[in-house]
Amino acid sequence: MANIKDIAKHLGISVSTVSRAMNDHPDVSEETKSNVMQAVRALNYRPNALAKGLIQKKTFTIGLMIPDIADPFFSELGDAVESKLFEHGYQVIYGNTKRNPAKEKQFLMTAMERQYDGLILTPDHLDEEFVDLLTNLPMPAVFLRRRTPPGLSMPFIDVDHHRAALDAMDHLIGLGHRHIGFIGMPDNSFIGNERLRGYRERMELSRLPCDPTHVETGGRSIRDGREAMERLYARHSELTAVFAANDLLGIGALEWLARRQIPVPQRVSVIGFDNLNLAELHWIQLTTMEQPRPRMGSRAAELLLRMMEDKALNPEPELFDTKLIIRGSCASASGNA
Amino acid sequence: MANIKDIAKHLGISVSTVSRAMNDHPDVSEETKSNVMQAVRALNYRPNALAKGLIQKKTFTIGLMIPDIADPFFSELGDAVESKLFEHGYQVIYGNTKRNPAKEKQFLMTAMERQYDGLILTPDHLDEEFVDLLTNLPMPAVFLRRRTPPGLSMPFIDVDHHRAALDAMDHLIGLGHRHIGFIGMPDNSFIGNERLRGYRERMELSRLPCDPTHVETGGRSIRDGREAMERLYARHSELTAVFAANDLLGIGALEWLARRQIPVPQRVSVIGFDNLNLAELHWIQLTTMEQPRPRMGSRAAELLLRMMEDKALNPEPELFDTKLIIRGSCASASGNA
DNA sequence: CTGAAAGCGCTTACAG
DNA sequence: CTGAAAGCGCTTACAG
Repeated sequence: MANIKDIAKHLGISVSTVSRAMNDHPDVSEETKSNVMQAVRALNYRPNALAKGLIQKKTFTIGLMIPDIADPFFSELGDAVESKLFEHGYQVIYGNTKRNPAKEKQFLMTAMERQYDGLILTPDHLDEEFVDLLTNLPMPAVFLRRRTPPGLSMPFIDVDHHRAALDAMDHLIGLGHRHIGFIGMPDNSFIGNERLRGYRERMELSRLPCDPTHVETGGRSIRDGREAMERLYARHSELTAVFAANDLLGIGALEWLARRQIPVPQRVSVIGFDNLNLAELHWIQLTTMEQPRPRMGSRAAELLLRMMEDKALNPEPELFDTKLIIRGSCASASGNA
Repeated sequence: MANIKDIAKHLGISVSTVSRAMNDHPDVSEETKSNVMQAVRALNYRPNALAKGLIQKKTFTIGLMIPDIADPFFSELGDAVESKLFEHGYQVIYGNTKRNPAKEKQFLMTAMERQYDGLILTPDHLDEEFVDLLTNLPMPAVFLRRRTPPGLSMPFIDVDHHRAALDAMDHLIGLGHRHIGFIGMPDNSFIGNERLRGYRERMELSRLPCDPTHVETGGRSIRDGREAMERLYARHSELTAVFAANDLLGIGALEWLARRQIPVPQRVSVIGFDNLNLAELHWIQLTTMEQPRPRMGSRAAELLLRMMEDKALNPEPELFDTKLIIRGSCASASGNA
């Protein structure tokens, strides 16, 4: 491809002038500028971003580490991040980690080597090595839908999962349910544990049974939800409600109940968490706790933008409110056994 | 961050030696290598990929242009591309175009400026300007789930949409259906039109009615499918089957039918296209034409890998076979009016 | 086995 | 308004 020298030679001027014209520098004559533009078209010239980045120490690139790009929750969050950043001229590089610790670390290394200007992180494995890498991070970063690990100081954007779980449980208990099961995420998930903590607290407060046999954890997918529901029901057929720690698990629970012809919500109510688009499908109509994904993604991008502008800045973490979305999957427990 | 000079100074050796040690060059002593490794750890040194790329003319970066990262069809395709390329040391940069013509072009410009080593493309707008950009592309490219526009010579990976539509129609007609509607994509979609062409050909071959009132096009989403089904049914309540050009449209059709309590498949059969994971949900059980996404994505990556190795290579396009997946949404038309 | 030097393609003070 | 020169952080012949 043509380079800046070719343009300079073509026009018989210096590369400095070409460079200034390309960047629309104020003190280069209009005539020169238009000559340069013409030559650029003629020679199909595109400035080399590597050279530019090397010297300017700015790549207009930000890394977005995401557990799973195919998970609708994260692809929507990513969309929000990307469109905000795009407005400001940044390109976002998705790091689709698949929740693989090695990939998470590798993404960080790559980000450093490729001189990204900033990072938005949703890691799943905050082990020592990972935190170590973060300690020496040369660019600003913000955690999204995750909390900042102890010892680090970057801001985070999240919802209060515990508070939201309390709200979900209040809804169920307010409906008169006494026998409530919990379907949760893997035990190492902070988020899953916060939601579980909310479940336990409310159950205990109301002196309702919530021993470990009422809890099934370990998954995130529809299939996991199906299997968890099956096990839960085998142990406790007296259950009239289930709190699923995310919508996918909730949908799986609904699926198992439907297969078994156990009527929802008449016999069993199900509440989810996330408010995926899927949750409003006609057959699903899942009552759930909505997390404001667009606002969260866009806010994380804003914080990062500010931090890149002023490296000394260290914004406060922010917790967003969740919202109960009532659909058809929960009903009053009164009609039940 | 520390650079190569810092390491050299720290050890009292030259940058050339450091460079060679970093790249595990055969003729540098083991002792020097281990010294360098130590210094690298001590100073937290990471080589600058911009400088490296600038000089080596290789960035180990490939661009993947995708219409919508949140569309499960494409996120799975992307996964396959990414994991194949990752094995070979490449990072993939997602270009989430949202089917926006400006974004598609911009992604191409970015790819050129940032010196990507190759491109995998799923564009939606093949206008003149776009084709022009492609003509002067300095790196190899392959089209995925798209055909190469006339005048260009890069290979493509796709399925034979027309052939697959024929197969889908054969299934419906074989089941005894005579009144079949079509729910399709926007009129400018090549893929949508190929599928529509298959529908028409088979209908005409069997002398079945397929005038424009039997066809509703213009969308891709569940919601579009719902609305199309409504319009189709309003005009032709005698329909006993519908061919939806993708699963999302098919699911929308199913949703509308369910809301109206029109039994599927007893009263109306629905066939889709894609075989999304969603299609096997208990309530949906959509019969559909499967496209082998993992194989297609991985094959596109393979072709690109080869083309990057040997720039003179120009592999042949490849068409993959689709497969009919029979679930519960289609039944024999015999019981119908 | 190691080092000095040139160069990748840009930008940016500095001088005029 | 324009140009010559230095430099960003690397790699790679070339010479020893």
